[in-house]
Amino acid sequence: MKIATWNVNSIRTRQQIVVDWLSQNSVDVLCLQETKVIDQDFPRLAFEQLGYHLYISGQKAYNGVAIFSRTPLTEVSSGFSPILGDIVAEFDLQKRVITGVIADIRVVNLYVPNGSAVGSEKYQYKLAWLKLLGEYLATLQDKETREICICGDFNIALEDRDIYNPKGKENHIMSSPTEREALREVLAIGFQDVFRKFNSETGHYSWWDYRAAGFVRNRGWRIDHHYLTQKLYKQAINCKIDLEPRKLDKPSDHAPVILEF
Amino acid sequence: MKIATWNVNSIRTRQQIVVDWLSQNSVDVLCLQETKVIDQDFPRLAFEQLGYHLYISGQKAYNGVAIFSRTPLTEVSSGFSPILGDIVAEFDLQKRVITGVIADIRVVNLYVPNGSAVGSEKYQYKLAWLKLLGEYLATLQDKETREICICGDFNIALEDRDIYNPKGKENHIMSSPTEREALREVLAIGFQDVFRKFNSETGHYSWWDYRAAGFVRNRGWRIDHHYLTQKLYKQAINCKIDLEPRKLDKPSDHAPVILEF
DNA sequence: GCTCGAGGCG
DNA sequence: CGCCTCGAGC
Repeated sequence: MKIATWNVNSIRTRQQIVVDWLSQNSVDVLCLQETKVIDQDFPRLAFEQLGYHLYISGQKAYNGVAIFSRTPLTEVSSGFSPILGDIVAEFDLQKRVITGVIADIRVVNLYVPNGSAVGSEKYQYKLAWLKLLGEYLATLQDKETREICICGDFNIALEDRDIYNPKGKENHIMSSPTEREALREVLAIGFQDVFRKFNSETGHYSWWDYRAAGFVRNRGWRIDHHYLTQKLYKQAINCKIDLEPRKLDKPSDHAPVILEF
Repeated sequence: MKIATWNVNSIRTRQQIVVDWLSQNSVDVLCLQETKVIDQDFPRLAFEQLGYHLYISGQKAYNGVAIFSRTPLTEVSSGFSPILGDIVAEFDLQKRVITGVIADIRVVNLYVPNGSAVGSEKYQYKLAWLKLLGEYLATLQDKETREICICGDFNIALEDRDIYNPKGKENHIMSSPTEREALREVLAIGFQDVFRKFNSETGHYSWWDYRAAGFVRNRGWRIDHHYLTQKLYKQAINCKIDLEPRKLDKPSDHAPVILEF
């Protein structure tokens, strides 16, 4: 089974690139972030014709997540409130969470807030959102005994080896100590970074800024992850970043990451 | 000799379409309208590599005219004021006129104001502009004895046979009596519509609205013209509208019109 | 419908 | 640098 995650930075703009990629990469599940489209305008047809079932949660202009699956998912929900209750409904105005069950594995697809700049209001929102994510995952673990795969764009590089040039990035968004610690706390309830099961080197990234020729100079960040519960982590046989679609004309700024188990 | 006119609705967006068309249609002169780009950003290289000399007069976002010529032009100028003097400089803020001489023929490339709606302020501007055009051409005829080819997007269908469904269009922009009369007055000083030398039928158009599937239903307007002085008119051997580029993906809303003499 | 800014976002 | 929205222009 292959589960991929890919921030596509607009599914309408990237439709052909994603169709072509799916045609050549037979993943069972594809988790998308930054679809940037309301549900009624999502370009479903091309993906359904490839044999995928689509589960989408979008909004206008920003954010938006989707799961494509070769077999139907069960127990699909989007946002925090189906799990945590209506008290957190405010956090669901931004479409950043969608989940479903396949082969008795719960897949949680996330688009973590970027946070803009350390100390900003958006940064505070990111930290609050991560705290809620922790409660969301803990609640899921209480409710269900299934293995869980959380994946998506975390907008956090947990370790210095996940950044092209970590020196002086202590106060940089996506690598500041406070947000790293906030994510570590989430993961501490039982999730492991499966990419690092197979690869401990630096120089492997999943996002490169469009500006300043980030990609050709490999000035990237590894911010797109799969975190797995213990049994699933043990079953994993591969996790790799596919650089090819990032080389195309008009690419997303992110590359897809593929987990295999 | 072939002289073509084409409103491209952004030369940057249409660059490849125009390059491909020029590669397959060996015109000597191509007059472009609505280039929509300042001179320093005009994509010169691709056209120069095809062997053309470029003469351009553009502005940001709107209007803009250009002449491409296989042999260098002489006596090139843009706007009304080089001919009519600085009193009319205000009318040259919009880049709608460029002219040059090839083979002892003066080619005048025009982008006549659209006029928006009959009676509007923009309609008054269109009428004032046409009056000035008449003075401009009369002055040219006084100064020079050359034959003249004026061509471009006139934003006027002079006769009912130039419109797909003329009934009820008496108060429509591009076919109202007042603007038609204004253009007739300009032409009365000695210009003839060369397309009508070869074709007197209706159903031949050069512009179709992007909306409401105008092209596939052939709901068009013939608003792109070549008007010639007498000797040149007699020498003309063909004038035709090339529908092919309008059929392509992401086309201009106008088709090119090719005069041969 | 399809262009072009301008301004927000990252 | 490349998304998005929005309004204007045609």
